[in-house]
Amino acid sequence: MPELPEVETIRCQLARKLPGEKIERVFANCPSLVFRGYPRKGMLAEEITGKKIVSVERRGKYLLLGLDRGLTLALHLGMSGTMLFRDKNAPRDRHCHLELFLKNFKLSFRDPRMFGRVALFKGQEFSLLPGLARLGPEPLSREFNPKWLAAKFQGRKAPVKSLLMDQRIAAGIGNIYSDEACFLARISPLRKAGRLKPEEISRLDAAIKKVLRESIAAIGCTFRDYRTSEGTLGGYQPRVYGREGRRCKRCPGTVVRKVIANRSSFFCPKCQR
DNA sequence: AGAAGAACCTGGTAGC
DNA sequence: TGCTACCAGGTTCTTC
Repeated sequence: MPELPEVETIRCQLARKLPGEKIERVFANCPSLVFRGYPRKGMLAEEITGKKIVSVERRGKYLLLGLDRGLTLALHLGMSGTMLFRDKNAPRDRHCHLELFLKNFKLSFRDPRMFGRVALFKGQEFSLLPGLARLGPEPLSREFNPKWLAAKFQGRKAPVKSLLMDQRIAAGIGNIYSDEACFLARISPLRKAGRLKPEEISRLDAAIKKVLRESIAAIGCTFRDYRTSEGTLGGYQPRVYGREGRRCKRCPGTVVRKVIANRSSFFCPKCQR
């Protein structure tokens, strides 16, 4: 369940090592992970072999490896994906679907649950890919502010939590950080988004930015499958996520779990209104 | 158009 | 011990 802070952590680690590296050899297995039609013609492996990596960017939960000749290799880690630096001779297990062999090491994309995706684009083509194309603003950018949220929430009857997880509204927020942000803002994730007062929207905006910045500083949140590219764990400790039945960290209430938008959600009914 | 829910996938675990 | 059932969740698709 890598969300924005986890993907950003991985991006930073990749950005330190990859630019300038040439892809000497590629192992690619698992066509179901490749977005249909990308690459349009030919095989992923042959298209990227011999190319040089020039940049490592992130957009929402997508990693974008810029290659020479205007190619972009987009990677989505899904729920259980990891990008690991490994020794070139390290064995490959059955969950490893893509390996880029570089000069002195290899980069392994492992994804046991196969929710991850890989796609190769030329130029601005990636703006065609649904999901990537319709991503909303980065929550840590200026574009993302109370005014934007208010516009997106206006008239909407869906729970705040659903809209926070909508990638068209906030790129990169998932199940964990939507709960964390609601907790910090003292807003129930069940509230109809369109009913939030301006002051509450401002609180939510500030809370989103705060939890994301905190988690990035802590190199992400460790939950089950997540590992950084160096193989280490994240240090972000959730305030409310996963704490069902335990004492609220802010008041005498007890954290409850409730399914919202088909996802486990955690909140304190006493101090989140 | 918006809201709700299912499907995709497999490792881990609870329960028997 | 070994089996079954279920859960986790990001995205896309379907239904209402």
